[in-house]
Amino acid sequence: MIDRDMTEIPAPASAGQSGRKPVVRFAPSPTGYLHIGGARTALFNWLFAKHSGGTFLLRIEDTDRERNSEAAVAAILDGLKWLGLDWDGEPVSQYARAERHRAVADEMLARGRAYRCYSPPSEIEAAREAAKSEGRAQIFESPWRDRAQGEAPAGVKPAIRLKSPRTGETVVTDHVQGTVTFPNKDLDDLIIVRSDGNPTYNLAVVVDDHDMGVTHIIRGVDHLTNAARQTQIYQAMDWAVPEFAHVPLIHGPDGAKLSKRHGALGVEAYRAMGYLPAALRNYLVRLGWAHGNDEVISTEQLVAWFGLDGIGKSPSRFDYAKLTDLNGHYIRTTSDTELVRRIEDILPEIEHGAAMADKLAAGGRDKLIAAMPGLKERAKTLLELIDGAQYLFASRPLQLDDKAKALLDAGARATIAGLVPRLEAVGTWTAAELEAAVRGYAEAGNLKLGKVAQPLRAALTGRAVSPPVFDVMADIGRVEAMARLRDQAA
RNA sequence: GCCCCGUUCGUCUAGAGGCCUAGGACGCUCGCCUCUCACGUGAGCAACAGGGGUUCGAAUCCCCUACGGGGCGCCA
Repeated sequence: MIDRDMTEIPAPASAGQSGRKPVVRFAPSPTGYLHIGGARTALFNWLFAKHSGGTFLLRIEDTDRERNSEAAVAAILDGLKWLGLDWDGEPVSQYARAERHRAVADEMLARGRAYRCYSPPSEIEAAREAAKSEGRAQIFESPWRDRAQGEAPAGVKPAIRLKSPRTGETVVTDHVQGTVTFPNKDLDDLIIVRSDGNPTYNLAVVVDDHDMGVTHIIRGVDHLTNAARQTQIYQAMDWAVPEFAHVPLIHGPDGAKLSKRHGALGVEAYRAMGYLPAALRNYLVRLGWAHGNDEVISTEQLVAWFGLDGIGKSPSRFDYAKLTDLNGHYIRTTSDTELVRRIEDILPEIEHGAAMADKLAAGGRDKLIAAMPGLKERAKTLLELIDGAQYLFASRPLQLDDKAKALLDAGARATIAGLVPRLEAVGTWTAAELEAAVRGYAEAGNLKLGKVAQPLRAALTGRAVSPPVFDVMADIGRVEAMARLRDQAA
């Protein structure tokens, strides 16, 4: 009878509707790095908070002591910082609040909304197996639910279970999933405190979210069923149920679930691949959220536009091609000095980064900045940017790649040889003067500009692709340019 | 097995009964621009999972099927 009534009591006025500023949180478990799905969840929470002038809190779900590591926590915080998702206050350790969680469990016991269960795990396992083989729902019905505590066997440490309603239904009103109804008969009495006295996840989450004043819970759909169980805990404590938004998951490129060995890289991996945080933010938010046909959306615009109603219900796949395209856009629109800073930031974590760092420190930094306008136009990642800049720092004699070698045949070398005197005669070593000189040479020899420019490019950069050759010459300077040309002349 | 959720171009999506001969973006193909590549730009290929309803009218509402995903822990 009590159970029935409980389901009919309208949910307490939702905290999110009380007019207070929203409070959201991102609550990762420290089992590894900040993976891409978690990053998007954090992004959604952050955007929601920024949009509404609310608060974005961080809580580390470290109640499982066997799966906890300080390194993992550090990696997650690092990832969030790099992504630009700043949180309010200090991160909360869930484990540190275990006393409070136990106190709440005790109160539920006192209220008759929880009970001690003495069934050993083996018994529970057997019951589940039986249910499975008989094709029934695998829920465990503890014999201790209605048994007098006096019957407790001596020497057995009990777990504490929620006395959840047996009839009726639990309704989760979700901003993304809509109204989802769970028959209570399908939800068993979940354990809220383990027999060793440690609170379990579902209890801890509810207590913490309540104590932290969380008004909106935005997380992955894999928590949808938990939302129902957690709702029952809120109701057992007569606490206001927060608003929910369960966002669909991100799958790998092949549609399979994103797992750690299957594309679910930590955000630091994307950093090392040369992606910009702004680009990753833009890409990630579009995975599941849309604002009409807008694609390239600045973070400011995102904050202004973001809302839970823009989130779709179906899962999406991670697509590097689109991320990379977006990244190229952000690279082109980022300032030259900022790009050089970004490059310096990732040098320590990439191959040959140390050598590059030495070159930059030895005066190469200014050269890099000067060449950046031509470089960033043709790079989609910082790695490509670094690769494209190699001609600035290469030492003579230049290593020629295959295409450059093919370009520098006998005729081409003769062309360069013929050009050398003209270039020596150039007054001021600027791209404009150089272009005039080369064009004059081409016209005099009745050659198409490309016939001269390509050999030049090959001799100057060792490659068939580079920024405009005249800029290249200006970038590396008169002495170095002439030396490289003489190396390949005739 | 049981409970939930989903399904629009290859991918991300717009679309909330007529505005849809279904739009945008990435990718791809073919051009233009051009000293290369890239940028930019023009054109093209390409989708409402299938079947039943409801309605004057359905990508949009309902039902069934198929497929996909999530959950079913003294994990989080």
